[in-house]
Amino acid sequence: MKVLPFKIPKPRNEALVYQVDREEAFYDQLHQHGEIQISYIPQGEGTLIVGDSINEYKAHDILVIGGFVPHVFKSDTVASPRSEMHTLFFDLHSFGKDFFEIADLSLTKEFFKKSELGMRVLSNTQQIIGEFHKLASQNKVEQIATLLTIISLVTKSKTASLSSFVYKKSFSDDEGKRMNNVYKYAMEQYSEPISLEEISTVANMSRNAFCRYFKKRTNKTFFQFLIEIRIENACKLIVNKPELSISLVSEECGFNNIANFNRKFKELKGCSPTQYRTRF
DNA sequence: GTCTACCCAAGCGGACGGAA
DNA sequence: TTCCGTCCGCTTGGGTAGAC
Repeated sequence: MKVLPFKIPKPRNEALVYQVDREEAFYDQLHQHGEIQISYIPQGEGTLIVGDSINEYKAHDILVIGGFVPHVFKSDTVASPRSEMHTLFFDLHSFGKDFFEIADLSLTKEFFKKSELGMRVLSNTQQIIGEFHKLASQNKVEQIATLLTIISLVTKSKTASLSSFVYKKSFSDDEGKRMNNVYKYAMEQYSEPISLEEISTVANMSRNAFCRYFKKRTNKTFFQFLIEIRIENACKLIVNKPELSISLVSEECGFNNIANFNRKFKELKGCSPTQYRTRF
């Protein structure tokens, strides 16, 4: 399993890896690996970046992240002091080159197609969670059978994409580190003004080279990305802290100007911040 | 306190060239 | 061939003013 910018050792003779992570926070570096990841999160919440998109994750989510899709979990340790994730890692060729090509498994094509952008499972979640609970006490053969059951359930479930664009080319080590630095800086400093000069210095590039570099890998400009992070955090504050006025929320999320906040909020969420608060 | 319209500076991206 | 720097014109983000 090659993961950037770090590597997780995986025994070469294991086709399927079942892993349980119990930490204060999930690993918070941007990374990608060849294996498809199906994860169940019993505990924890925070922000998940997959490809070009910023998503929220919370306890009881079931997420599928395709092979080589860059992603990073940013745990909210205030909202949830403990994080736990149960994950199955495997790839298309784990059980032989043509295993998923046989006619009896044709239904799984849809699963692999959707996994390319990542997905959140919206229905049949209790059944899938039930299958995850069996994994810990199972041997390898039983775990492979459970994996097929989970894939079948996910295929029949309603799902929502976690991203709209994924950079098809695998990141090199240097690219992984550079993009990780940029993502990390944006996630940590979103509440402060960030200039192009500043972020291009983080990426160790000129301003224009950075613009091109970022757009090519995420299909959006750095400032579109930054605004999405700010608006996602604003949504959390609007819902979780009703005592904060909209103008304070905009300040907390890095908008110096409420006019601009309102405009960007409406563009991304389809309603004004006040309407959003009323709705939720 | 919230939202919209307008305007200007900052940001973006195409074209081109140099380096590896 | 790919990546990155520079130039330059167009686009967009963010600030101000004002209405509700």
